[in-house]
Amino acid sequence: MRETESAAEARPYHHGDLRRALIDAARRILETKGPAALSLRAVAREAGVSPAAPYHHFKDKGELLDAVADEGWRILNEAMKAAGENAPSPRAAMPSLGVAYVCFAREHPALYRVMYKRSRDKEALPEHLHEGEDSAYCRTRDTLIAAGADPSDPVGLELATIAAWCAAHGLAEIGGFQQFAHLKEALGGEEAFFRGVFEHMGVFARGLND
Amino acid sequence: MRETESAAEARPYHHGDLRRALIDAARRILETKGPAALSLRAVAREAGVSPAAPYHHFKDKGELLDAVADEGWRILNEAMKAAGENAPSPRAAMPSLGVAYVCFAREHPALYRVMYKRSRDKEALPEHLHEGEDSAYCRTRDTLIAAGADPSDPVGLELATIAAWCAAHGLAEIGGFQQFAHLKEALGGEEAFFRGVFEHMGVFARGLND
DNA sequence: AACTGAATCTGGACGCCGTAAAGATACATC
DNA sequence: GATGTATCTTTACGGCGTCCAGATTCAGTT
Repeated sequence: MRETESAAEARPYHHGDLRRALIDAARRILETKGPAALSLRAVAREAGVSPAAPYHHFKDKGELLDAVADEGWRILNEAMKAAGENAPSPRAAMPSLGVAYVCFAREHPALYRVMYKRSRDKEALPEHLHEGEDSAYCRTRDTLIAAGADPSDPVGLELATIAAWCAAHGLAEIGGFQQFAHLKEALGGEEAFFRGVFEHMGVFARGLND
Repeated sequence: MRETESAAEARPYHHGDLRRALIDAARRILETKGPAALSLRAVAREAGVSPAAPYHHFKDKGELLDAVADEGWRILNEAMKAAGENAPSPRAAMPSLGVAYVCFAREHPALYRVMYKRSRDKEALPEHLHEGEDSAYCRTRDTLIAAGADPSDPVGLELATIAAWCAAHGLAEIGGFQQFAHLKEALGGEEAFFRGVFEHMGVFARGLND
């Protein structure tokens, strides 16, 4: 019955690529209003579509969040790839990877929260994190080898990679707390603070081991 | 109008200590049904009280969660205190602290999630974590000193303490993922896996530093 | 070009949620 | 015993995730 779709509104009944539009709308909401405002209805509203429309593209809200999270992991992957390749030396690659990880999390805090919320709900990281040379996990492992880890001890190598991941994730979640504002100021910025924590991971590790 | 409160039900109109009962009910729900089921209404239901009753004891849902989280931090504090005091030597105290931290998180995953969800929402850890000799943060710092950290470098000491906290929190959140089930099996249990990750934090740290 | 079936979107409904306001009930103090 | 205050209930509102029936459009056949 919409006879005069002459005006600029011109929303056709079929959207074209609503799935894509929904993911974009979700990311827009995440960045502007934060994770608490990310309701399925709000996403549909933002995309200019009825509250039930998303159900033709996602089984439920969780599946939409999975799609959003997946983009987050992809972006993180690329940030770490760039950090690893741009490192001045293989030696310097490891801290660069860590800082890139934490900076991604601090630059996209809402997205990062969605990524880990979904992972915790499923009690598993996305599979593709561990697959392929370019995956963040494998890059971390290979960088550890390049930095001197023993490649002939697969279990130890995996444990060290997990340790690195734990340190980065922990710092990503904790680094934003107000309690550490004075340190960021004293060290001259957030990134310097992150680097400082990573550098002092050795003090902690020595306290653990010998 | 309740003329015959003879029966065993006998719920008086005034509860007595509803605040306490609500916190307990919340923790019961957390342990049995998980964080997703923790609605204010469900808590009120579990405590046998109307949906609006909690508002006489907590400003909103967040304040109730804060109270629950606070109990969590207290329990964690005690677990770490016990771990620190029962350590066979000052040297062994550090890994014991870490394992105690992670084990607490894995034994009370829902509670742990509430604790950090509230902290992230407020972008700050609870203040009392940093106050007093018995606080978890100070205990970690002092244990680091006992394990050989330089006490005359306050910034470095703080960074190392944060590093330790990051490692523990990261492992607490990541350690439950299915991807690592094979490692737990290979190493003979979850606690051994945790210990293994902590021990290999040094490999990661060496990769970072020299 | 008209018909048909499948894909997509709307509108409305259900039960749950957090929260607020107004009224009922019990306690405390005088 | 009366009165004020703290506590609890009832009712209500808007928002949420999700389902269902119907409207609309698209794609393929003839």
